[in-house]
Amino acid sequence: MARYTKDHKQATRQRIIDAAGRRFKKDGIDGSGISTLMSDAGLTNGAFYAHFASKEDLVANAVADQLGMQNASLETLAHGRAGLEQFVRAYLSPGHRDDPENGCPTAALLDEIGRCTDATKQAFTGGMLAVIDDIAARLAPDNPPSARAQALSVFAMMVGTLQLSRALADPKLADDVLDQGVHNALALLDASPVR
Amino acid sequence: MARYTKDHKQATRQRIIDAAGRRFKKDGIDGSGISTLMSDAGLTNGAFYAHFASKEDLVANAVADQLGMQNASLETLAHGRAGLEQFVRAYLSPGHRDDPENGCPTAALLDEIGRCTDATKQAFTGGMLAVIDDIAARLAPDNPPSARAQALSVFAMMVGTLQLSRALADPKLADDVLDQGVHNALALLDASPVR
DNA sequence: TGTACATCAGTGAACGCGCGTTCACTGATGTAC
DNA sequence: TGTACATCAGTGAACGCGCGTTCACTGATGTAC
Repeated sequence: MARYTKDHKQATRQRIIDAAGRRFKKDGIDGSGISTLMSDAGLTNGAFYAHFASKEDLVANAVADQLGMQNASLETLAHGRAGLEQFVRAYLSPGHRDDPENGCPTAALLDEIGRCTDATKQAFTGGMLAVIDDIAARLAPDNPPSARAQALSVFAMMVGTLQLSRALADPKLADDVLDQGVHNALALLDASPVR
Repeated sequence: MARYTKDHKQATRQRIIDAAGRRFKKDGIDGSGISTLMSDAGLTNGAFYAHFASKEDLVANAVADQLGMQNASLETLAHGRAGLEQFVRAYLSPGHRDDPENGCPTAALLDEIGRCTDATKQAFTGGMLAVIDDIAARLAPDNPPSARAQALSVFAMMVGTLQLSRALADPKLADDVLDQGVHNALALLDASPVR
């Protein structure tokens, strides 16, 4: 019999994963140390290895968790294309650009994920496919797989646009990039699927 | 009178900047230490601060240099739209995806640049505008500024697509993303400019 | 032409610090009787 | 009901290491005479 409530430890683990997801998006993966991550979760560094085998283990879990949450929030949008337009406009907004900590994990971490271990890339791939499938189902309700490649490409464009807007030092230019991104993303959504 | 040839030190500085650009693209900015960077350039760590005020100073210079080289290579392509299509196909190729060290600095470093100092963001902005202006001039030779926002958005899509392809653990899916990216990038180039 | 000198790019050891990771210990908890 | 005990999530100090940065020094160079 456990001395603590059955899911006490699991709840703590989830708290670490959530805090880490936010911290990674804010400071990058390489830029976030274990002590900081644990302190964010209200714990001390020593407890870390009772929950995870290594930092990379946490990274893979945090990436999967972040994408899972993004997917869950996608499902709360309006059905069909109206929901997609909502998504595009919120994604390519100054508010999202200026708050990476609470934003899309892909936009915040994509090039770092490309340099991570295969376990992390697999976590990313699985979560990404769920997001893409949601978009594809809205694009082609009768045959979602036919729209998967199109959905992936539109999402890639949104990610690149948000990152670009974050990296530009000229605020007007950064805003223009978002506006043009909304326009072109919506145009791509309306284009007929190919191949 | 200088004891060494007039531009000896400047040549060494350039060698460090070039080596750093490649190393950053391979291992990330946070993932590359001064000792490694100097060793790449055939020097020892101590010489670093005779050339740069800080690591961030080098980062800003390396980012500017990388974008300058990318811009120079853009200018070697065929004139007009034919050159653009060459660019898109080479950019969204498995060869480019699998060799970030020699590839596009934006795709390799964009989310990290978004977390850098303003000096680095300014270096990035300047270099990026030159690349965008080249693309815009090919899109609308009579009035390049009218195509600037469109060029920026197409480029953002290419960047996001390449990063995504690098982060996916499924090779077939990663290749599909590139193919779809080529298709959609070319379609966006042919769309008429907006706004 | 040959030797002594001034220059300065580059060396390599060292600084304090934070990294990822380990571990002996603490102390709050629920159990046993 | 009250006390002794076993459990184990979490603590916090320590490990070796590499980080960004500093600095006293070296030694190859071109200059001066």
